[in-house]
Amino acid sequence: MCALSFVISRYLRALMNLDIKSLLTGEKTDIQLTVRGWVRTFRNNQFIALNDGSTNQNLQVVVDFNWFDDALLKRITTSACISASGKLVASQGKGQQVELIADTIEILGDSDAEKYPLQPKKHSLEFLREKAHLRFRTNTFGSVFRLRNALSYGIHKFFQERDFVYMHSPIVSASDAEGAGEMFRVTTLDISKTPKTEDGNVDFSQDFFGRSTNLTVSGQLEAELAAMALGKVYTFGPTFRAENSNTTRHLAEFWMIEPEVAFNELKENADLAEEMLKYVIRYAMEKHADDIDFLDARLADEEKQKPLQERQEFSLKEKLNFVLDNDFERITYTEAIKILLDSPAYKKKKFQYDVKWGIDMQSEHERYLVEKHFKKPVIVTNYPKAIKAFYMREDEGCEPGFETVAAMDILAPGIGEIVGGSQREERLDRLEQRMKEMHIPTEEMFWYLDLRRFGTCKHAGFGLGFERLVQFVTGMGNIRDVIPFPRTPKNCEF
RNA sequence: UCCUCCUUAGCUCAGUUGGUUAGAGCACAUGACUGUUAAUCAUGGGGUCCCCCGUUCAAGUCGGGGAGGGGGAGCCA
Repeated sequence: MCALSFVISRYLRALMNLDIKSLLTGEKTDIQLTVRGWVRTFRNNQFIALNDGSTNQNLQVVVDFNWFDDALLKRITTSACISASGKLVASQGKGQQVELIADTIEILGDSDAEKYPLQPKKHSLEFLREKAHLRFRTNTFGSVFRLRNALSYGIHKFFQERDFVYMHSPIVSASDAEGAGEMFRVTTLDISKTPKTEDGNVDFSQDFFGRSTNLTVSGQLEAELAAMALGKVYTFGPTFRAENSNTTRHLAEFWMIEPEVAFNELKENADLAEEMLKYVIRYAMEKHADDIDFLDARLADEEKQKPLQERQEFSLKEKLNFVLDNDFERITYTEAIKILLDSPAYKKKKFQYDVKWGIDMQSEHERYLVEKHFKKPVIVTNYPKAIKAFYMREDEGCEPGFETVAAMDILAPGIGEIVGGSQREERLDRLEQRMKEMHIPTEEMFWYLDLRRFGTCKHAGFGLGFERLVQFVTGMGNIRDVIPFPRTPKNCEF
């Protein structure tokens, strides 16, 4: 008897575990089952639009109000969590293939309709940002976060299929020499009365780690160490920058993917980045075609509100397909500058900032190259040495005054820099000299230099800003809308 | 950090040259209806007009300061 009930309960659970996405295919009908989810709307005292997060499509649960207690029906409010059991049948109505004729409904979690802040209508993204704990329950954020997940998995899948080793780089870092930006201090000292050294500075020898520590701004240097033994590695973890950046493209806490490959040179590095981007975009689009469709329509709707000249040339889907179907444009920095100097925009003095060889290109320049000139992702390589990081490999045979390094940035339409990478300087003497020039303490970085002392080799890698990738794929304009709980200057709610 | 715009009901927004009791749609409540698709119809409740100071007989409206938010720039991924 016990065994029988066990088998029955297993069978029932198998039925119960069907999510709404799979039920809506219409492959299974005339079966008895239970669904659980959150009420989106309750129309006509008769039709519940039930959502369980598996898709933006709702399952229509049909209620015969003559059979149910009025008190129960009153509790079926927007965002209430319910369990509904009944028979899944072909729908009599037009809007959906199947519907569930409810025998029993259980309220799992009430939702006071008067107090619940979200309505079955379009809300502004700004408003939802202030309700970040509830915005998962909207179609837009449902789609965004399912796609974020698919992109995340797609990245692991891409690297794992190519036998890369996933490496966890440290979150707490003692190095403040990475030069990637302002850092958040990590300390257990009582900040209201910090211990002081004789010369009046904070005595970090009494701190938890016995030295000054910060949150990581990059896992790259550590990834290089691993790549020099494991060959192909990647990191994928949180990254922290204490810059006072208030833009649609910056977060104080974000996730970054940093592959590092021994023996790779600049071109192979660019190949890897392009292949990876195409792979993960394709994966996410195939996995969640319906979410892409939803966001595509959403964006098209939003574009309609804008004046003609401000509208995007491509829809979201057109943009993504275009990226998949075409090679990224590859140009050197020197060529990019030449294009800018020859451009009508430059000749008509449309640029706010001047263009000449040696400048760090401004947003307006990058946008011109990507959005006006090439109209697709562009890989710009071989930047001037003077504007790039110390660890980038100096190019051979440069004209004096025009020294470049083996750097590469991938610029994406609408987002700007999505990938930044380089071939690393593997020659000890060159690296030491460069660090001295840039006042980077070589003693503290002994471990990084040791790599060049003991079996050095050419290697290359890049950093991909994960949220910028999610922005690109979802078409979301503000980076705060592609991470569940954004951390930005003056904002650490939730 | 700089430039710029915004802040009026739970949400989205209107509010004229400063003038009586600040409006609409949606949401919510009550009722009607019952195969709806953000259901519909009727009725109703709901306001620190972001805050402070000032000008004025009179401020949602004008001036100054502040706070919060959006967009752009810089820095970057």
